[in-house]
Amino acid sequence: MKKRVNTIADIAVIAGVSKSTVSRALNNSPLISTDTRERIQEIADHHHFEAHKGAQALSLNKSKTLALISPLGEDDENIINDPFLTELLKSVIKTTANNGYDLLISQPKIQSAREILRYLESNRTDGVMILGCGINEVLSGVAKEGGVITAGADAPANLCSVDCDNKQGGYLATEHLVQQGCKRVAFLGGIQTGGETALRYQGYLDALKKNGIIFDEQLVKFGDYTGRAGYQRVTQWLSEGVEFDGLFSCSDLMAIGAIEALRENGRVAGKDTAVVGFDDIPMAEYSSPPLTTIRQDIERIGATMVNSLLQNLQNGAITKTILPVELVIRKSSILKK
Amino acid sequence: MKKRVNTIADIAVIAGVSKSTVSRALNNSPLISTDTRERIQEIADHHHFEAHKGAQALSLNKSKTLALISPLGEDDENIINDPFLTELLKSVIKTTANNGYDLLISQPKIQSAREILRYLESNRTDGVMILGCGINEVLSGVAKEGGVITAGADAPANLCSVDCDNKQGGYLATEHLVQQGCKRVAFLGGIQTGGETALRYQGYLDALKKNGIIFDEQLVKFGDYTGRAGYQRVTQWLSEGVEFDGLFSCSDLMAIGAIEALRENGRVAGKDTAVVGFDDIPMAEYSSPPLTTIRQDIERIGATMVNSLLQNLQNGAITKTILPVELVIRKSSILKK
DNA sequence: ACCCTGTGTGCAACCGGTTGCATGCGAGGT
DNA sequence: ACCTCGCATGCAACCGGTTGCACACAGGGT
Repeated sequence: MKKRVNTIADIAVIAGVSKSTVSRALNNSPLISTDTRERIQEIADHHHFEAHKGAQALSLNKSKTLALISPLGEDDENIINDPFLTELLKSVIKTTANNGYDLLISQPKIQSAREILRYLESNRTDGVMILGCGINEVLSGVAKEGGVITAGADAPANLCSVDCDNKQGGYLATEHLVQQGCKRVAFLGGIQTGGETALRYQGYLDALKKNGIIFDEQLVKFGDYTGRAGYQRVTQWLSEGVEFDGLFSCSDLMAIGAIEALRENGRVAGKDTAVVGFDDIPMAEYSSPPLTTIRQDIERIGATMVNSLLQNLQNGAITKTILPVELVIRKSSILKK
Repeated sequence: MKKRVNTIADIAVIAGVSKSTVSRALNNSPLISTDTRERIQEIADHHHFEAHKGAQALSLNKSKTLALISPLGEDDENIINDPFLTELLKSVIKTTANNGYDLLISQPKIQSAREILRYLESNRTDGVMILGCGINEVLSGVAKEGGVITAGADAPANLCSVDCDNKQGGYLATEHLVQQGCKRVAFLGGIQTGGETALRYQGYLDALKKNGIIFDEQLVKFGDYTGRAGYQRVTQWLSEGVEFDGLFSCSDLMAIGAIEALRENGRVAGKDTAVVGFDDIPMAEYSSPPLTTIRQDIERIGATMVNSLLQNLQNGAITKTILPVELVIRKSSILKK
């Protein structure tokens, strides 16, 4: 009914002022008198006026949009495991919106520098957040030019980055298992090339060493963070006849899959085998048995990503954040003799 | 190093032609001779040229972007349960990208018509996809003006919509439980006001009736699709002394939480209590015990949403799609006498 | 030689905002 | 009465694409 009012020019006519005045009024410029400003804002409001974002982007050379890129692995599987991704996304969306930005999301098959640059060079987005592992030299080159990229794991020096303390997580999990009385602790990693897994593995090794437990490479396998992978790897171990009484899994999802595999082979997590996961996804508390895990503060990771990126856009600051992790003990890691 | 080439005007100079020619060449206009076109494309490619999206949006009055809106409930909880959301997202992202569109995502606290219109009226996006329940008369008004909105559940007549066959799902799940020998089948719904839950409940009632089982309203509770909700509701039932030997849960996550609650009370799903979930999230197969569930083809739902919306943008067509569901039988729903 | 047609390119306006600079106007100082 | 200054507003250029229309030029038909 009031389709007529689409541009600031329309409002200018109604208010009997010029385009510039309307523009300034809507942007709360102090140049405009309070009277005029309020009158114009009221008119705009009344007509449900919304500024054309494309025009603004063109004029300001800013899109007020950030992109989140989370690559897909083999089989179109999420490399970042599902519930972790939703939690993170929730927090990223919220923080982004609170800062007046929109969020674009993309899941390229492989993340190439080109893919990422496209968003920036087309002024499609002001900044890009990259999740997951695929960060390589190409990307570090990218960052040098744009200076506007944030990453998740093992980032090149010239990129902002946020991550939890993976090494400490691996250490805490493993030490806890040893303290429960485990003599042979298996390590189930995520994507082998990923930085997180490498760090957690390091923590695992440290804890073994410190507690005088000898390392056995038979006890190390890698998956892709999914429940299926956990199930399959444990099934393999069991069919190979590999002995273990403790398991540290690099994701809760894999841990849950692992527990099911144990069960099918007549073993019980939280009784004859102690299991610790990683992430503390919401379901960890309600799985059977409730899962001991390393908690990451996912919300804080998301918020920090956005904030660091916005800072970087403002002043070029490069921030590297490592957030603490916490061991959450539930029933899955108990050994009953 | 080659920051010089940012606009089509720059390319025009290099190629010794006019802006218009460059624009047409890059858009594969047949007006341009093959020679010129290829030469220009090569130059653009070589300089990593990317067109300014804001300028294009302004000029074409099209943003080539779709928005996905998934509201948050109480406690900032995802109303659509986590793994379901990631699966859907994956498919939506993919289909959107395949059609040359970008995807914007947003999680408003409550979805109001205003919130949604903002995206459209600012030309921020060409279309909006709405997930979840909050679709009311306001939105149907919205659609009348814009004609560009797709929804998930109980949509007004003037909106495109996609959903699985919820009623049939409820029916299949309940009938299966009855066939397993259950005499008292509990119903654990999702958000009570949501259309999906109402339909699944209808299917539940139909199946009871058809099989001559009397309905007991004590056996009906509602949650918010999360594992926590499943756990709490079942704990309530048990502490209230309500008897049941079968449970149909409107999400897999709630089912998993429910199973854990049973276990803590000395009962075993897949033995003394039969449990059926809904969704068939990836983890259903690897939980303990593996979960019998109603499978939705999530990927297809996502793809259909995008395609219907794009159709609608092209020709205003209003499509209503209901996709089939399938009962997937695993161990959780077996009753051993 | 003349016109006609079609092909390939350029000109300039336009999309809807933002902003540097100019201008008009009233109040205050001498 | 005149000059100055500052506040509120308008003018017009600009951001970087797209596109209707005009035009130049070559080749073919009479």
